[in-house]
Order: sequence, then C-alpha cells, then structure tokens
Amino acid sequence: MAVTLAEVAAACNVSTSTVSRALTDPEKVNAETRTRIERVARQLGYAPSRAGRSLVSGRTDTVGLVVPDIANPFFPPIIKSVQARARDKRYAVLIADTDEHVADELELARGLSRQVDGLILASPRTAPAELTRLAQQLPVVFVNREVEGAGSVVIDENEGMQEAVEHLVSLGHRRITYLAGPRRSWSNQQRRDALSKACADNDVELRELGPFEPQIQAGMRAADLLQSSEVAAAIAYDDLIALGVMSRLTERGMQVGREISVIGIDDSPLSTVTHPMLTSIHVPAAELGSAAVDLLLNQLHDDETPTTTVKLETRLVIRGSTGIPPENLR
Amino acid sequence: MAVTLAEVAAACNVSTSTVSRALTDPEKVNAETRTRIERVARQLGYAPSRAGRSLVSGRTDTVGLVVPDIANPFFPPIIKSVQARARDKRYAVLIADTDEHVADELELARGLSRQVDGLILASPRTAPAELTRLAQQLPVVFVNREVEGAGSVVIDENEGMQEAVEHLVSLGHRRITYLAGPRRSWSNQQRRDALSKACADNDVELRELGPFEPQIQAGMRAADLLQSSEVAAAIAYDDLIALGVMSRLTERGMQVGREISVIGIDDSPLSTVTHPMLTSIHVPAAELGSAAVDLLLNQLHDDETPTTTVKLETRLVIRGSTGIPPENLR
DNA sequence: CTGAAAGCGCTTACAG
DNA sequence: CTGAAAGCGCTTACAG
Repeated sequence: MAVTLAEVAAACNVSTSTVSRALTDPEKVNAETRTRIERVARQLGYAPSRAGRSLVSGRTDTVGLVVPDIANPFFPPIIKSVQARARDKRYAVLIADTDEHVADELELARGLSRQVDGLILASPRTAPAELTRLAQQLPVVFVNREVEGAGSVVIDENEGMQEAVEHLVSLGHRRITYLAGPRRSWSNQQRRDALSKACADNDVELRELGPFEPQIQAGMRAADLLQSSEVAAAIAYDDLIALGVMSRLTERGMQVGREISVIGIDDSPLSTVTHPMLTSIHVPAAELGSAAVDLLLNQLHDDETPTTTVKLETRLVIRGSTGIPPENLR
Repeated sequence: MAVTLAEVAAACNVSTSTVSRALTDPEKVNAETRTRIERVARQLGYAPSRAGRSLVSGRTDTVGLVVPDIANPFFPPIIKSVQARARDKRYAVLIADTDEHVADELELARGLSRQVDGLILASPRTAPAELTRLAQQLPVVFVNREVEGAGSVVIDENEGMQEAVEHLVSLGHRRITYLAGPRRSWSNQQRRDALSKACADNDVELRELGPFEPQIQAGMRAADLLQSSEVAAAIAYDDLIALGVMSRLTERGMQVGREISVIGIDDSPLSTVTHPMLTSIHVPAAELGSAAVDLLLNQLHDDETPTTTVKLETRLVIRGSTGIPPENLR
C-alpha cells in the first residue's frame, strides 16, 4: 500500500494532526517542524489518499464531462481545454461518451454525479425540464446549450452566419440551402435561426434539407439530395456534414467551389484536409471548454447557482469551397 | 447531502451492517429483510459513497487512460472502446491527454495512479526503463507498445505492410518512400521494420523521409520533400501524415492516385473524406481498447503481473489514392 | 441471520 | 504551536 499520514507522523515524531496541517495549512505549523515534515513526506513519497480526504471534506476534486461523441472532431479541442483548465485548478476529469444516444445522456450524467463535484454537459440533447432538474441536484454547466436555472457557455452564431451569407451574396448567390442537424439539437435551432435572420436581412431565399446526423456518412446522403436541387450554395449544420457533402460531390464529378459552394460550421482541423479546403464558420472550441470549467468552479466555490450565460463570438473563415455560382443558378 | 447507509438502516430498523450486506452480498441476508431494505434504499435514492467504500476496500473502481492526443482521430475509437468495456465492468475511466508532450507522460500517469486501480497507456513515448518501473508500482497495460514486465496490446503490422507492398508492386511500383513518424515512437520502429522486411521480400527499393509528427501540417511538409524526389509511392507512418501529403500535393496540382500513390496507416474515418479516398492499412482500434481493459482487469483481479502481449492483425484497405505509376518512375 | 465494534486515511474543532 | 479525539460512510471479521 501507499504511504499514509500516520507513517509520516511516526517518522517525524509528531501527531497526524500536525502532519495534516503542515501539508494542507502550512501557516498553522511551526516553520521548523513544517520543513522537517515536508522533507520526510517527500522522501517517503507520501501522497494523500483521495478517498480519505474526500470522506471528510465531502468533495471529490473531480469534475465530470459528458460529450455526445469523442470521435466528432468538434469535441476533442473542448475536452482538451476542459482538462487543461481543470488540471490547473487541481481537478481531475471523468469523461463519458454517449455515442450520440440521447437516452443514455441523463443516465451517464447521473452515474457520474456520485463521483464528481460538478458536471459539464457538452451539446446535450435531453429535454430542457430534465436538464433543469439535474442542475438542481448538483452544480452543472452546459456547453452549447442554454438551460433555465443553470450556467452555460454558448456560441453566438449570428456574427458568423451574417458573414457567411454576405460572403455568398457578394459572390452572386441568391439562394442558400441549410443542411440541418439533428432535429432536437438546440444548436441546430440556433444555427437555423441565425441563418434565417441573415438571409432575411440580405434578401436571400432559404431552403432546407435534413435533418442529418453530424457524421460524414450523413453528409454524403445530403450531397445527393442537394445535387438534385436547384441551389448552388449550402451551409451545413457542421463540418462533418459539409465534408461528407464535398467528398460525395467531388466523387460524382462536381467541382466544389465552382459549380457548388459549401460552408461548414466549427472550423475543425479537417477543414484544411480536403481539396478545395472548406470555408467554415470558426467556433472558439478551446475557450468553450475553459469558460465552462471556470463557470463550474465558481459555482462550486461560491456555493450558489449562477445562471450566467457566457456567449462566444464566431467568424467566417473563407477557403476554397465557396465561389461564384454558375450563370443559370444566380 | 446524499442519503447514507445509516439513514437506510434507520428507516428499516436494522443495523448498517445488515444494509451493507443486503446491498453487496444479498445471499447473506434473510430474503424478506433484504427485499425490504432494497425497496427502502431505492425509495430513498440511496447510492453508496465511493469514498467510503474505497477507503475500506482500498480500490477505486476506476481505471486511468493516458493518450498522446485526443484530437488525433486514431485515439477516439480506442477511448470509446475502453470506456464501453470499463463501463460494462462497472469501472469509471479517468482520461489524461499529454498533448504529445513526452515529458508530461509519466507525470500524468503518476498523477492518475493515486486515483485509479490500474492504468492504460496508449502509444507511450517514455523510455522503456521508466515504463517498466511504473508497471512495478501499479497494474499497467500498454497499448501500441511492448514493455518488459507488463501486459500490452499491440498491432502486428507485418500482414498489412506485406499487403501494401504487394499492392504497390502489382501496380508496377519498384520504389517506395516511407514517411517516418516520431523518432522515438515504438510503433514507428515496428512499422519501419515491417515495411523494410516487406520491401526486401518483394525486391523493392526503400527510401525514407522524416521524422514527421503525426499531424496534418507535418504531412504537408512531407509532401514538398516527396515531390522533389523521384519516387511515385509513399507509405506514411499514419493517416494524418498521409492526408496532409495528399492535401498539399493536390493543392500543387498533382493527381494523387495517378502521378503519385499514397498509403496511410490506421484507416481512420477520415480516409474516406478526401478525393481520391485514402488507401490505408486498417488497424482494429476498438479491439485495441477492449483488449487492454480485459488485460488490465485480469491483472487487477488475479493480482499477478502477467506479461501477456496481445497481438492484433492488420490488413490493407484499397481505395483511390494508389494507382499505376507514370512510365518514367516504374 | 443479525448486530456491535473496529478500522480504512484523513481533517478539524477542542483543549492545553 | 501541538495532540487526543471524534467522525466522514462504508465493510468485515467476530460474537451471538
């Protein structure tokens, strides 16, 4: 077994109380004693038992993170920044992946809730009332979704959408198809609303196809639907769908960026792998994660439930997948 | 606070011992009492405190997983399968991402070691002696690396490499360039050796460029080096490098699959996003993860340190990025 | 089959 | 500034 407080105490000829204090609240201990204890503790390789500490403190120093799909490139940067920030603050991170199964989301969150001080749910799809109830049971912060009675960190897609529509309009497009994300996705609604507004402002006709799951395969399906329509510009719910569209269209001999323009959302690293590269609305994923941790830790330490919503800006990153539409489709 | 054993006991008019037994070792309790306790526990929403249980059992029911880079699409499937298998066995998973910083690897592993029963290290780059020492301190299973004195799950790249080289030879290639991975990477050595052997067997000339980090950007750098060489076939250390190569070559106007053939390793979902799609050596990522969990849990329960090495097969998946070389480069 | 008691490793009032 | 004692929530021999 590992070295215990008692062993350190014995080696120092002091009580466990003193060792405990020396290590957690150094002020309260005589400087000499403290140095001696610190030295011995180091020599023995002492590390406090999480279980012991947790039992008395009631805290776990761990936060839980629930994501829909680690394999979706949108989430790794968020996970990374959550971990980095949590680590800075001496918290461990327990991760659960729902594999896009909405039904498991709440169950996984509840499962984690026994072992963590607070929870971060990224892009949850569970019904709002359930989320509000969850947030009443323990500190929870939502990423990519606003929930009544809980803190959240969301994206303001308006700016990016406005830029995207203006960009297409400046190229000569007058019609845009939205390739919708999952029906019950909160951010799908946000994105659709933002796009809808931007189109109205710019006098652009908006159509819609979908819903599509945020996966490359679904994008390929979208491509075929898109090709049989009369629209030369598409904005997809996310990069994966956009990439699937591009891949499939290219395979079918179309020139993306010339015959058809495609815009994604997320600006994931993948946007630069394809040829042409994908024009995409940039989402500050890393900030999403660290802001969520900050919000959660505030809540843990202040012991109140702030319903703050942090909003992060988006902007368009123009690459090769958008261009002037063919004559007949202007 | 949450409901405790004592509260359940009080509500049932029995001792905490009995409640504890009823819930963990039902055989030992009178059937009627047990049912009553179970019902009350459920009504009260009782869930055992991990800390309390952990303190007496000495176990945490948690395993740690250290990966070099969650954002590398090779790892998410492994993480997912580790989580799924661990969850089946009632273990939680604590994840740490080293961000490709070799120096942090051991530190993160040691940090986790206080809070877990065992550790899985995926594609570690730390020196062998250190890894062996770590494995002496707690149960550890290595993925993608063989370590003396510890269990590991690795890939046998021979089969896939052999197929890859034969495939290129059958198309008419006589020269292949290996785009090497990180210098100290164990699997880079394995892959190079397998390729080297396959080339010798097939009388193919082997060249090498690199090392390259497993990232798309590095692949773009590789592309430029490759283009100025006289070789029409490249096998990359992984898909990311291969994708970077393709992206950059396409951008520079070359026809991948005709003027130059590119093969990746991992067969990640990205292989199908590009055009042409990437020919790649398939690695059974999901099995890598679940086999690692199985090995680790065996070790935890048997309390011995098996040095078993599980080897998983690879095979070539042919797509559009490989083809007949130009006349002058056969 | 059940209960009282000890103990896992720690922290924290309470005395001194 | 330091120590003895109680207690966090649980499990597990030990009696009965």
